[in-house]
Amino acid sequence: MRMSQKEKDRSHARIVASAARLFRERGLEGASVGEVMCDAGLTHGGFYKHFESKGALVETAIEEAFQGFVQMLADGDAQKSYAAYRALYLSEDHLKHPEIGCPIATLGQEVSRRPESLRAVFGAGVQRLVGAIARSMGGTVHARRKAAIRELSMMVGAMVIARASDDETASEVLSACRRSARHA
Amino acid sequence: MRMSQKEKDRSHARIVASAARLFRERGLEGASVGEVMCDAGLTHGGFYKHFESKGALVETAIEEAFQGFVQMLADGDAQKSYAAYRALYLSEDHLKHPEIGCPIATLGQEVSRRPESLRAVFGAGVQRLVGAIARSMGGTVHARRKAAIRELSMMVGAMVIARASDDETASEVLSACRRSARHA
DNA sequence: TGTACATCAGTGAACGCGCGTTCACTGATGTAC
DNA sequence: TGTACATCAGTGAACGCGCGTTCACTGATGTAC
Repeated sequence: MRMSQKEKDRSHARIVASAARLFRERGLEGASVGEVMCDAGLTHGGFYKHFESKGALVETAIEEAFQGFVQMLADGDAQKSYAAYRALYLSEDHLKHPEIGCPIATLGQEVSRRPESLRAVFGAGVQRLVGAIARSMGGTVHARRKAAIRELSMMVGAMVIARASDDETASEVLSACRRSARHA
Repeated sequence: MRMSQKEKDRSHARIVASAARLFRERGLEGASVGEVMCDAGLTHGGFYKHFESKGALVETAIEEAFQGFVQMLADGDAQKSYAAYRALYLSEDHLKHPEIGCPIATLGQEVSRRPESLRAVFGAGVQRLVGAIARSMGGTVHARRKAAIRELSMMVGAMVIARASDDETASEVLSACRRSARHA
C-alpha cells in the first residue's frame, strides 16, 4: 500500500543508515540489497523505489558514513588536539567496531576497484576528514594540512593492519602508533 | 589425462602465482576460482586436485604475495635506507600496479572479515615486512621495530587512501607522505 | 469540504547470472611383478 | 627391461545457492474538480 511522502523520507533515511553500517561491517559486496532492506525494516523489492541501483546506494551510504564519522571524531570538544583524535582512532573500541568507524579503514580497498564517480565521492570524504584533523594542528595552513594527511595515513594503515592480523600483531601495531614519531 | 608429478608441481606453482596476482588486482571475492585456473592455463574442474577449497588457496596466495613483495622491496641493495623503501612504496608505479604490490594495501580489509587462521597467516606476513623495514633503521632493536611499524602504517594508509580517491586527492596524499614527518 | 480517480511506496514471486563445488570420465603416469 | 594394471591430473557438464534486478499487484495517499 502506498505510504505518505513523510513516511517515504523516513524509510529512505533508514535504508541509508542501515547501508552505512552494514557496508562497513561486511564490505560493499558482503552486504546485499536484501540484507540492507531487511535491516531497515523493509522487503527487498521496494529498494528500486529509492535507488536506481546498488551502486547508487553505495555512493550515498559512503557519504553518510564519512559525515557520521567526522562528526563522531569532533564530538565533545570543539577543538580537539590531534593527540585526542589519535587516541580515539587507534582505540580498541574502534578496532572492534568497524561498523561505526572510519570508512577509509573499512571500505577503501573495495572503493579502489569501483568507478571513478565513487572514488570522487570517497575523495571528498577524505578531504573532509583531513580538514577536521588539520584544524587540531599548529603551523601554517599548508604545513598543518600535510601533517594531517600523514597523521590520517598512519592511523588508517595501523587500523587496516591491526584488523587483518592476529591479536598479538594487532595490539603491537596499535600501541606502536599511539605515540607520535616525534616523541619516539 | 594424468600428468607427471613434476608437471603437477609446475601447475600448482602457476595456480598460486596467478592467484597472488589476481587476488591483489581484483580482491579475494573479485577473482573467481575459474578465473585463477584459466589464468594458470587450466580449467576450473581440476582446482580441487590442488586445494581443498578456495579459502585454502587464499592462504597460500597471501603467503606468496608477502614473500614476493618483501623480496621486491629488498631487491638490489642488501641494506636499503628507509627513505628508499618509502620512495618505492609511495611511487606512482606502486599506485598503478596493485597486482604486484603490497598485499596489506590491497587485501587487508577483506582479510579482516575472514577466519582467524587467515589472519594468522596475514599477521606473519606483516611481521616479515616490518622486519625488512626495521633492518633499514637506526636505534635500538626495540626502537627501530616501533619506527618500522609506524613507517609501514603510514605507507599502507597513504596507498589505501590514494587508490580509493580521485586523482587530485591521490597525488596530494602520496606527496605529503613521501617526506618524513621529522623533516616536515 | 466532499468525491472520484490517478499515483506510487511497499510486497513477494520470479528472472538470469556467476559463483564454489561435485562428479563421471579420459588416458598418460607410476608401480608391482 | 618388459608387461599389466591401478592411480590420478586434468576436463567439462552439472549442482545448489545467493545475488541484483524486474514485475504484477495492493491499497492508502495525494490531487483535480
